[in-house]
Amino acid sequence: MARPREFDEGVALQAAVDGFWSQGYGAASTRDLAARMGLTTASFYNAFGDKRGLFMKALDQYLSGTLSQRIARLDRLPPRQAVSGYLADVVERSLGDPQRRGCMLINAALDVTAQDPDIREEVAGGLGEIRAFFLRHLRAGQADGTISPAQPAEDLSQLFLSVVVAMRVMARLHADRDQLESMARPALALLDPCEPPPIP
Amino acid sequence: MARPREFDEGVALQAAVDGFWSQGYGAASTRDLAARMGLTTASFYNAFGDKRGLFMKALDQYLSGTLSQRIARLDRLPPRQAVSGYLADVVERSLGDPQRRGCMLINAALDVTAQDPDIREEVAGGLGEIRAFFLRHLRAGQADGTISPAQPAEDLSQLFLSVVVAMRVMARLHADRDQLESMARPALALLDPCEPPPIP
DNA sequence: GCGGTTCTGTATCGCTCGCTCCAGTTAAAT
DNA sequence: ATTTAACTGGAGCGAGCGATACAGAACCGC
Repeated sequence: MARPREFDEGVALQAAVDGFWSQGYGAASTRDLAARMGLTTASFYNAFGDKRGLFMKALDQYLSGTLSQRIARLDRLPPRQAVSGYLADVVERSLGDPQRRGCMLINAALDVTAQDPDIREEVAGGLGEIRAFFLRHLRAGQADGTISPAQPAEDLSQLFLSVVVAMRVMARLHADRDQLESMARPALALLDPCEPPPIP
Repeated sequence: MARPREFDEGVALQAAVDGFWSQGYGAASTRDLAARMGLTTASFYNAFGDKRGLFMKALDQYLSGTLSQRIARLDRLPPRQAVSGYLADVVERSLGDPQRRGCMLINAALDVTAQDPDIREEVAGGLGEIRAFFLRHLRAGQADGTISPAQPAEDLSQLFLSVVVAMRVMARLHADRDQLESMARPALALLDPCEPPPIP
């Protein structure tokens, strides 16, 4: 019916994700983003509406890509390994990124965008997925006896979400491996059936 | 020697803290800030140098004011109450702020300012103070037997810092009391000497 | 091949940004 | 009373912002 696009929307959107991820919403200018995406200003606005619309699509892409893939991969492990594997994954990804960009979702939570109700809901939904992942496996582990039932799974899932959030924040401040892992250790200790205090 | 200031630097600085706190570094314009502070542009730059300089002074003010006061107040409690009191305090402050601004220090950690090494160091230092508070009281509690020695105090202090950070992030997303408190519960459970699993 | 529709490229628009400049004012020091 | 240094008020700098306008190019259905 008309002239087709000369660019791949998915590829362009991933470039937008990278732009927002490393610079944040406010600091990423439309010119910068369009250049990263290989688009002219006209194509940029034609295809994605405006900056806010692009950000929401980029957030979608991040959630359905990076995040969902990680969850799907870990979902195939036994409950306990899934939980500890998620934390280990966050540590490795945090330390592996030389730019220390943290997590786009959590960066967005503290960005000015958080004052936008739609974006805030999407961010909260993304964090909800992470919590649901933990909750699912904590319940399964408590059911099959590999995880201590001393604490309610609901509370534990919130604690593990806390650790993930805090790891991502600390990662942006260039925390080292030891700092990140020492956050995870006591949380994981809660999964073990309790041991008697050590006898000297 | 010359004409004195017509404004109080401390009052103006506190207004700057409020401005940066609720809008973030990037979104707070110098015009906005100057207006909040009751200064003209000239006085603004005359007294505080530039925007970055003002932000660092505002961060200092926040650390030596809001944060240090809280720590000093809680330092006078017994170790265990100090630890749980800090968390309770964060919950109340988070829920009590209708704007849900979270914590200026932690907001700054994810702001673009985190790419500025000086600011990053100051933020990391502020979080270090929080961690040191927890570490101090956890050690004291383990020494006097009111806190379980099952986990190293270093690790526990990092976990409590995690909970604080995550609470502040979740607070910006309008989390409710139950969400915030369910983060704290399992962390506080780690302080108890372990109980045998419940017998049905 | 031709009409119709959507693309692309470029040149802006109006606005706000951080910051500077300077004439005019004020008050302590002499 | 005069000097002098710092402060005040406000106009305005260049740059960058998000977004738009419009001409021409490219492609599909006919």
